[in-house]
Amino acid sequence: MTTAPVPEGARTPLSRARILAAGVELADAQGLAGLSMRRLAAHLGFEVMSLYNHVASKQDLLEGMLDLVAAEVDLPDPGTVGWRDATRALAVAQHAGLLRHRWAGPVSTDHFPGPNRWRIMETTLALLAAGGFDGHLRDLGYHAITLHIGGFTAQQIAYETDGGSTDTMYARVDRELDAAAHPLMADHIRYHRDPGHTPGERPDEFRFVLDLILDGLERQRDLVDPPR
Amino acid sequence: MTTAPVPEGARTPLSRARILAAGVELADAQGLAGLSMRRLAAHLGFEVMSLYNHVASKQDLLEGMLDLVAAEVDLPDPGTVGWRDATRALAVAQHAGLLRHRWAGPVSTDHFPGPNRWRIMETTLALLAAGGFDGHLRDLGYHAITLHIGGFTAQQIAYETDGGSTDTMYARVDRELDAAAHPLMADHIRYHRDPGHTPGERPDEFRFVLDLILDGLERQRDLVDPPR
DNA sequence: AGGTCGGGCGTACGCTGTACGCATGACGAC
DNA sequence: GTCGTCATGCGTACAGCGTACGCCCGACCT
Repeated sequence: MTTAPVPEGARTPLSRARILAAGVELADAQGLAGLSMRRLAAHLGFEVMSLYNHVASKQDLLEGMLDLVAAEVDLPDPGTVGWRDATRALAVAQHAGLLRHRWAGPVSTDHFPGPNRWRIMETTLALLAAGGFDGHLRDLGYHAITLHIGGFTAQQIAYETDGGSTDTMYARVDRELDAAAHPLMADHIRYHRDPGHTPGERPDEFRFVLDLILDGLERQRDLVDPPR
Repeated sequence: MTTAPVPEGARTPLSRARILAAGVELADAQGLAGLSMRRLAAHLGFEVMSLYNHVASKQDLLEGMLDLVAAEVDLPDPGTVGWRDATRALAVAQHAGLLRHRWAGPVSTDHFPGPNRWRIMETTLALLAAGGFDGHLRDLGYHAITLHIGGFTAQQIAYETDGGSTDTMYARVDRELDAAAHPLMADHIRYHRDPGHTPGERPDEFRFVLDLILDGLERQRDLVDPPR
């Protein structure tokens, strides 16, 4: 068993896992725009091209990072709770993950899923199946739910950051939105500004719309296939 | 009235409007990645830096393009139809616009709205108000509807193009998705592949989920404020 | 005729992703 | 031991990006 003679300034060697983790860390901290291959390499204490021994391309890097994030999402124990509670829990877990890693939403829409994401999708469908949803309605329900998760979170994040800080976003609203011509919109934005609804602290609203969707789906299901 | 002596190879002069229109055209044809300031300038027969006399930055360009797209959306005549039909029509018009200009969805989530987009938002809220939605529920309904429009369309587009063509997307699914471990997902994708549901040709599905949302909202409204 | 101004453009800078090829060191075969 | 193989780290280089800066020229006003 020959151990490598560690040179001074020893660095733990590169590996795909280490690179992906560092990528997530960097993107969390600096945003997606702050994640360049060079910066990532520097962050790890290596040179750019060394990364390419473990990662095929930046696209590959992002896909890997995305699946790492997907791995953080707890899957509900099947059977211990009803399909509705389980679906809600899974949705809330994904919502939280997207808020923890704000870059993930936009990236996920145009990158291919990895194993962990497939697993989440399959679980969502399985829960719907357990809830008695079949065929077309299951497909529709799947879309409605996943769209709500991704879309709600995206909107929530968009309201907070306009490429800059919250301040610049609201400052622009004050400057540019003609409140006289758009009274309802001005009011709606007031609702967003309300400290009682500061960003990230309204799982209630996320859940409210989710329940709205689940209610609608159940009603459709019972319409096609009346209970009892 | 001195008319400019037109030199040979006369070009119609640059203007913000012309640049924005060309930008939309180029992005429609080549995708967002194909739209660079250099390419846009070349497309117009000018040099890059000339664009900056009419456009402050690429961000400004994109915001302008976005509002041009928003201007294409027909606003419903208030009062001629009920709030529900009007809301549905407005949503469908936006959906169509996002499909016509596939780059617009992603861009709109992180660029500031211009006048035409404000107008659409205000109209949406006004329709909800006409439908008897107030306060919190109006805010929630607004989100549910706009999220459906943006999210549904984004998902629809994502299924069609994975940075490449539809073929490569489905080819990767065939290669990478473990159909045995994920039977429901494989089935769901079969549903997407079904020629009866080829992309862009299922306003039905879009409308179905939209109605699901509108139903849910009306029910909530009547719960708070029973009719008659 | 002179002054001012705005649009077009040439150059240049710092940044990006990544192709290519070289250097080094670990390891198995002989 | 010594050699061949192979993986990993890295230096250089290239094409492309957004855009700051400053020059030039023609149109217009006085």
